[in-house]
Amino acid sequence: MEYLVENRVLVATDCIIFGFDGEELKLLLIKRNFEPEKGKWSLMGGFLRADEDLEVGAKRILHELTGLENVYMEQLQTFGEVNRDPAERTVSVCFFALINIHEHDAELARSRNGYWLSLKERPKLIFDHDRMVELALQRLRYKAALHPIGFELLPEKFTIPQLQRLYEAIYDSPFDRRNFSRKILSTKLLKDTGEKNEHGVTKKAVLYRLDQERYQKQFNAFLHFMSDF
Amino acid sequence: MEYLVENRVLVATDCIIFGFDGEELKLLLIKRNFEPEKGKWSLMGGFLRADEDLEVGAKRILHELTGLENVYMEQLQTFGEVNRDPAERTVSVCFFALINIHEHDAELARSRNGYWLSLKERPKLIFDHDRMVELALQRLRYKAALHPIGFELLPEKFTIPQLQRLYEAIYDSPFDRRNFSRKILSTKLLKDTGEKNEHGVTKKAVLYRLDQERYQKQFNAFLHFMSDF
DNA sequence: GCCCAATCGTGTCAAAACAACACAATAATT
DNA sequence: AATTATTGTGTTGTTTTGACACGATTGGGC
Repeated sequence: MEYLVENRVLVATDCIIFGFDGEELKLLLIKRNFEPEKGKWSLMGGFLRADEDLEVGAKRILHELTGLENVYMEQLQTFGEVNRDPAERTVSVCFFALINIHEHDAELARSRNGYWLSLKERPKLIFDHDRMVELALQRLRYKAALHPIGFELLPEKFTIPQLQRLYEAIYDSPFDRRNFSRKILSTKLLKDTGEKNEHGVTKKAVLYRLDQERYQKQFNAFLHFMSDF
Repeated sequence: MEYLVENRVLVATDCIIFGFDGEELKLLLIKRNFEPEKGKWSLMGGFLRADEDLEVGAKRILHELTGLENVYMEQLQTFGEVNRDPAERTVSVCFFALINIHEHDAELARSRNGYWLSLKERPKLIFDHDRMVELALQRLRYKAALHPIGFELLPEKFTIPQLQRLYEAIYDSPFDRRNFSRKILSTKLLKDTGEKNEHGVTKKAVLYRLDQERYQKQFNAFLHFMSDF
């Protein structure tokens, strides 16, 4: 059987790719050297193929720009206003990704005209991509407050002060160093590697790594946040 | 200009419609008297029209079954596995809605073969609709813990014990009556109507209504939940 | 070699939030 | 009038939070 509907539309995927350079949040954006909107900035995107699951398509598109696989990626929302793309009606399913900025294939990204730009000082993007970024940031803030998601943006070994700088970048507000440390350590998600950060210019901070076992277990344990309502 | 892609697909919308009868959570489901999967149970759905924004389409589909407008509705997620619909590739953008079960047009729903079924004891649904419901429940639990969203499922005037029964249904676990009441009242979101619930068979509970002004203000104030991370 | 400045790690303490629990008030039923 | 089910409010000890202080470590300048 077949549906008797002629309203088929293009389905695209756009990726909001977050990175952290130790100082601020960054976005991997495209300086378009192709139409439409050539010369302007946009998110990395592409069309869904006929034989491709949605998530597979999104991962393909991320891989085409970064060379990465096994990245933290989450569906954000679908944007489907009639005129969001002036060329032709296109429904865009957005994903956001958190990557370790030092692990991606920088040459590949550059060959696709990808650049890491500051989230706070990013240029205006095409179509409704600004709204997508806004929503992704909101979701990141939401999620990072309840789930141990921030680690995806850091290298394998990291210090608590580094983690704090990341959270301060995410929420754009300062935290008390002592309370932050206490709260993080109380989750028992970190394992002391015994090493210290050799890049430190003063007292060297202890390097931790994620306790993968606890991480997997606790990730969806958010319901503990509300025994009574 | 036009895109040179021939991979256009059908875009559908499916609605997960929650209701609360005072005892348990209900879903408004369709007993299909049309193909495909005639005779089986499914969510309410439909195809997106060419001239229709995504949200507009979802609201139209909800309206076709319930007669309601201005309903609490939120985009859930988009499902796009290649073979999720055996008839033809269809990408489904899911929405979930919270409605006051006593306000919808019951005759209209019945004429479309819509029935309110217990969430916990619902039948198996077609395609990937079970996964959609699972995800919607998870999202509802998530959201209701942080935002004052439960009121959407109750009548305009309601008692605190009613509200508690709702939350117990959502989280499928009992709460302490005294702590619950204290916590709800501390939000200052409820206004005492001065009336009492005349249906009570013993001591009659006080009827409250939402303080709309505070409700609008506080709805997105969740960031207060984490001054320090 | 010693002091200085910057950063890191841990500790204290009062206030607020939470969880467990007790008791009195109300209304229909007997 | 006693009984039973339910509602409203209060108490108390424990845990968590937020604000803040101090000592330890490291590299660089003198």
